Amino acid sequence: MKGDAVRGHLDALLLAALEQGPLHGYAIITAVQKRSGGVLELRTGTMYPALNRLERLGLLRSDWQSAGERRRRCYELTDAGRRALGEERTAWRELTAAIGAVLDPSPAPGPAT
Amino acid sequence: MKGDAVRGHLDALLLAALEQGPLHGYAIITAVQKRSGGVLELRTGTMYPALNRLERLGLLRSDWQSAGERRRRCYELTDAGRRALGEERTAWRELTAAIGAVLDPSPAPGPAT
DNA sequence: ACCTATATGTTGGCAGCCAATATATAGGCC
DNA sequence: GGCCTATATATTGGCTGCCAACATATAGGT
Repeated sequence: MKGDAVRGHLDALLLAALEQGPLHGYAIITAVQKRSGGVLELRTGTMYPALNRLERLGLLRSDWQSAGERRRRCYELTDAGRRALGEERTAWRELTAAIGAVLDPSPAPGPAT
Repeated sequence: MKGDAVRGHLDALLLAALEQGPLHGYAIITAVQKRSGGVLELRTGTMYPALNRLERLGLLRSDWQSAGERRRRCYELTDAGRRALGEERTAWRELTAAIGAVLDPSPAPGPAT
């Protein structure tokens, strides 16, 4: 997969990864990788700042889990995050429909043919 | 549609627009706009340099039509351009499948259930 | 002692798109 | 004649958002 593949859809991927329940950053990377069949690999330099940004926007909340184990920052969706995910899904469907229609145009139905 | 919507897929759109036959730049803009249901609007500052680049890469060839009419630069696909379009289509399907799988994960089928 | 996996982050760079601007012809309208 | 819009092509400068590289730390295997 060429670079910049997820450009413009990173937020959607992160929000979707957290939909089924809280995860920490490293687990998000592996979850996205697994769900995409190994195609999508989030970079730490891309993801961590993005998670921070989404938290500042109120779409995620995080808490540190340091007990016994290694320290982990666990993220979960807020209500606003769930709404944002819905909007991201809609935008994604619109975009794929639009680009798909250009890439594979359905033959224009002629009048009475 | 938010900005940068076509990011990373501009070449695919241009090649696809030229698949059914030669067009000049302005006609490509209107064709893409129409095919996408008005969603995608190519900017001149984006498209013309891209067309130039694709021609330098040997994926398009162009000729000026200045007879009588306004001058127009008409582009058409080369054989390499047709092959590139096929590759762009494949890449697009892979990308949409991968992102789609993350956005709308199908429930993992348990063994023998 | 060393490597790998786990885990989180920062910094600098740059590709690729956009807005704004420039130019030119043709046709309609007042 | 003067103005606006559509047609038609092109360049410039700027910014967004991702990436590679680096930095740090613990735990477990060999």
